Amino acid sequence: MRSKTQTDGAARIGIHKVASHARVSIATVSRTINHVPTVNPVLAARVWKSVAELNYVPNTQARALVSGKSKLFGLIISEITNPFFPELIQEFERAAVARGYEILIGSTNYEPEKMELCARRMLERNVDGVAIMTFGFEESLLDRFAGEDIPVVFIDVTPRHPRSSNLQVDYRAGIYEGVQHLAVLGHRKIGFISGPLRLGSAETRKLAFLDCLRCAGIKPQSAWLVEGDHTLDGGRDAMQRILQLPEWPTAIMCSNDMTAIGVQHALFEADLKVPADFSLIGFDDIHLAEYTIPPLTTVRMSCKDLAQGAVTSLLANMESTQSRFETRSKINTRLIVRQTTGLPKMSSAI
Amino acid sequence: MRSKTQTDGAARIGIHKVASHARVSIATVSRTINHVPTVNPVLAARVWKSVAELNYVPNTQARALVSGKSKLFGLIISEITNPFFPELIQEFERAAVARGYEILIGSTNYEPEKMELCARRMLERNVDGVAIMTFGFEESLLDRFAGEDIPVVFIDVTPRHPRSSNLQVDYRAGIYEGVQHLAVLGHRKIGFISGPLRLGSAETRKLAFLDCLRCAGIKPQSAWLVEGDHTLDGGRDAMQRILQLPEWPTAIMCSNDMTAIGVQHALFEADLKVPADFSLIGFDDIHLAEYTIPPLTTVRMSCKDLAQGAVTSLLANMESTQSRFETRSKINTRLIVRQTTGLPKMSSAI
DNA sequence: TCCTGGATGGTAAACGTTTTCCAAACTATG
DNA sequence: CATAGTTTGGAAAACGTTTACCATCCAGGA
Repeated sequence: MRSKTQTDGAARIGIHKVASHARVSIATVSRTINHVPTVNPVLAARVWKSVAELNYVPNTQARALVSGKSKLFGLIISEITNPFFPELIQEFERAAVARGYEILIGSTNYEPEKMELCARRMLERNVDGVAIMTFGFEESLLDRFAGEDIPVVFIDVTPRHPRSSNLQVDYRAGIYEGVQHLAVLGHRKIGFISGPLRLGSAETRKLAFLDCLRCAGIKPQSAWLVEGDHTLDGGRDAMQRILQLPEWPTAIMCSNDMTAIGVQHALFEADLKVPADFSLIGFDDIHLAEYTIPPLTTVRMSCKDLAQGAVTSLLANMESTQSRFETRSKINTRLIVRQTTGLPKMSSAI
Repeated sequence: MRSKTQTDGAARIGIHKVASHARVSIATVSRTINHVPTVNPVLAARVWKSVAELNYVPNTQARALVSGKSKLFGLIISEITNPFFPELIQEFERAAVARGYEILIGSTNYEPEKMELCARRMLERNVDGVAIMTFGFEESLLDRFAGEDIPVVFIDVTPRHPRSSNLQVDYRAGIYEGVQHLAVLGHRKIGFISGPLRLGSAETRKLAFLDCLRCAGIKPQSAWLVEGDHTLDGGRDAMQRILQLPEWPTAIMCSNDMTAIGVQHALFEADLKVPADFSLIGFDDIHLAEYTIPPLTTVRMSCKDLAQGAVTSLLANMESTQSRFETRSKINTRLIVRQTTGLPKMSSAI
């Protein structure tokens, strides 16, 4: 109970005060601000006037408590420090806020225990849905949400759970364009720096690359397939490892743009030039890709489509009373040619 | 009211069920999970066991409603797309979550109306405190929060409001080091690309630069003081404007790193070399600064200090019963020399 | 043995909404 | 003019907690 008369300066005003100020009942105020059509326009006007005068702001927690809907979406990402995710967050937030939802962000930093913590945080706050945009997959996590009947949306993975949907990214199309582009330029020795392979999507990208290579009639060299971790440092380290190999590829494709930027840096340190010594292709097309030196040729994956797709399927899954499976939508990718690709270096050309 | 028996698979279990499962009263459960010391250890053990078995998760909204504390901090930033802010968010989140707080992010994108919207969102969610890390200042915003007696923390600006504190960044120290560094190399013609000047902090940085220039005995040239907007595009455009000038500076300082990366790009497009043709210094020292080509010399401002300082003073301000003013703390800056600075170009040297 | 007091558990009110159900008032029809 | 039907407003319950207050129980002192 609150002590005495609550001497705090501005005790938060509630629907109650608005009602008495507008000389109507509490119910009328509630109906007015929720736009129930049957309210008498005269009373409604009085209510809105009082709302404005008293600077009334509805208390979302009380609302959530009674309605059972928190109007909150969880957004779980890998790493907020990778510019791809802020771009994704921005679009996700835009889509969510437009529909009256707030968003709760959790970054896993690729650590399973942080993932668990994120899930718990979201459960406590009673999120109405969760978008797992981490390009990886934690079975345990999913169970928690499924147990509470909370809609979940994933990228790539197709879990067999109620109220979950997934966004299918067509990695192959963009990667195929990239490989073709390199092949046309004359490259036959193409390396690939993947993301952390325990991430399902990273594996998928690598497999798509391998497949595209085969389509182009190129035999993949396992030494040129190195695992990175989708960070700047990881890209740099991976490239340094490649540079220690007895034979070098003439072109490198990367699992994301941050990796590619790391590669550019490793090449800079080794006094090698892009695209003269190495051609380079990234993935994601973050805004920064246009600003690297030289500007990065990369495969664009629209994070706007991703974000909007996620919000849309979350919403759809909430509305449907019955638990349904697999609301799939496809996300396209395509090559954006800039200046990190060119003819292969003579000494290494076929 | 809920319909009939709520046929939803797993109706959220509450403290009530835990109580009956552990054969104690709900009060005992509440006290146990809130670690009230007077609970009989035997009962406490039973409670914890039930909590684990039933997978009970407390409902934060109900908690918030009765306690009046939402355990939620608002974090208002300019633009999530600028990598400085994700780094800040990461630190802020870390500090907040460690203390049991959740964070609500709002980006203003420099638009006043979005600022207003953010404030309203935070008010609705009943945040316990707001960190305005937007390096700008909106009087109206502040009033809203002050009216509800919500603690606020700012950067730089020193508003005269109850329950607000501010973090004072010592821009001058780092900028001074930067100017000295350039002066020692022989630069006398130094330009500055500022942030949007209606942002208080951007103005402050520019003033600090001007002051440092004077200390180094250099007369500022107003043509070389151009306004950017703290984005990549803004930096590029600003540099392009400078390149159209009849006389060029030999070095450029930027109000943030994104601007500097934009400048590098403009220079690349104009086939000018850094640092051969222009020396360049950024500000912030985002992680990416180490990875530009060539790596960017920049002034480091610790966003960890910033974030932790913000959380700490928010917390301090909440605990103090009386409204108090000005919990100041100082944030240091210092120059990190990398490879974008060198001797001035001969033709322009003094 | 009885009473007092300290510990500890239980009951119920309160937080600020939404929403169901009912009552009242008005409209239209016979 | 009366009655049925249709709006529209109001009272009260419910959401899941915390916590003030009260009841109970046990130990120790008189």
